[in-house]
Amino acid sequence: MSTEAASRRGVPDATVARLPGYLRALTAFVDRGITSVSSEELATAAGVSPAKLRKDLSHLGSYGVRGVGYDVARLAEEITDVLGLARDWPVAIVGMGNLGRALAAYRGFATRGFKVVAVLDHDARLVGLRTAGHTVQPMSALPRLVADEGLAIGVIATPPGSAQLVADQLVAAGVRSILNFAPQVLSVPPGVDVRKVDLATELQILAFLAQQRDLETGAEAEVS
Amino acid sequence: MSTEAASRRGVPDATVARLPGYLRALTAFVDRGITSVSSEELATAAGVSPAKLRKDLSHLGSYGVRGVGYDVARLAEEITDVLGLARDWPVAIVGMGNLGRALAAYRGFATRGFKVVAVLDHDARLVGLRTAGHTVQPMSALPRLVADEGLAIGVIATPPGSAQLVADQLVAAGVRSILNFAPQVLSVPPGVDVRKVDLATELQILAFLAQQRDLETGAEAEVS
DNA sequence: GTGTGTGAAAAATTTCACAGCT
DNA sequence: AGCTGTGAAATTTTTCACACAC
Repeated sequence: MSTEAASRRGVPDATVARLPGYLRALTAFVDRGITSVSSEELATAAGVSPAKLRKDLSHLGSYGVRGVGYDVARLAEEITDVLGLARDWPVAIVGMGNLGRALAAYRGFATRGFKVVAVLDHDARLVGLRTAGHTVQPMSALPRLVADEGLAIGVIATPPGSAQLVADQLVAAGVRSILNFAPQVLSVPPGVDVRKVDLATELQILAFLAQQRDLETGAEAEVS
Repeated sequence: MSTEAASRRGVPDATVARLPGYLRALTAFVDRGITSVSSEELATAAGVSPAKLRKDLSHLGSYGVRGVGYDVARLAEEITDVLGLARDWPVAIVGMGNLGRALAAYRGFATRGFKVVAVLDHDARLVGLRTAGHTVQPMSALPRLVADEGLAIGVIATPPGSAQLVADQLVAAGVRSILNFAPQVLSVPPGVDVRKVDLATELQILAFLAQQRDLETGAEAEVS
């Protein structure tokens, strides 16, 4: 229980969203044998401004030393604590299409605080097959996974048409954190967190920015 | 050139980030044969508040009718225009690992304004293989793809160690929009847009929220 | 009557700039 | 002397509430 400041309410959402990036940068410093960094170095590595970094870290408490910088290992541990990554979170991936299989094979889970405890699919023809070290299980396995494995996070990698049903089944089984890769708005009861990853949305934002660049290049009537 | 208001500078970033969601919801309404929606209906379908939706749309101009609502087809067309999706954007996917192959096989591109014109890999042993209807090309093909196919957007699906090199090669070839799936901060010259999709970050944010829920449930000392 | 469009208020986030600790 | 931590200012985003067009 060394997390006094960390357990306080009131870390802004925008800050929380950046903490994983800081943690990744810190881990890279650890790997390179660097034990101390300034806010400027860490900010550069994480792709943010130094002022933003310092403000973000100030919400966790004071873990730097004025005139010196931050102890890499200590700050990494603190952020790990704040994010709740001191323990591993059991994850299940639902939907064994192309994306689901790619996610199941992804190596990055283990090193970052997550453990894939099961892969599932609604389609009976896929149940029993093996992918990336896992045997595909039916949706009916969910309650047992929650009870026995402590399953806490569900990843939805199904076609959009099945996403809501899968979300309902996850929630019914007791899962309260969902990462949704399907391009579909999910409705879930209060107390359940959903985050969305959407390829098409990101591409469309890039298209908007690209078009804006083109328009600006084409039209030279600007107030300096 | 019917986009007067649309071509104006000053659509807020937060609004741009939500436009793809509105477009998707509108497309779903079109498919269901619905020709008119209120801000409340559209907001619900897109997962935002009605006030936010109306404010967002007000930045594009007035495309609703007071007392009635929005013409689904007209609004969809307007957002399509604003986002620059009236034409197809040529996309290349770099990195034919699990994720790259899954992305190459993804059906959602075509229907949303994008066209995969090539898949590439740095590894000579993969070049020439066929995946999802494409022949894997070497990185040296980039300049020709930009010149001949109008390649505008690069998707990086490589391991983190190769991501910066790939980004450099994309930029050198003239690509100015990059979608990065590798957990690696990219440094690019001004005028190049990078957006990041990061599985681990999203999971870590979910972990934070889940832990916070657990802490709040455990500790009953609250000011109502 | 109904539901949009929008000023104004509120809230959240970012940036600034410097006091204060080492 | 150097770099963090932080109030205060600036900016962005969200929410409110109602005038106004149909």
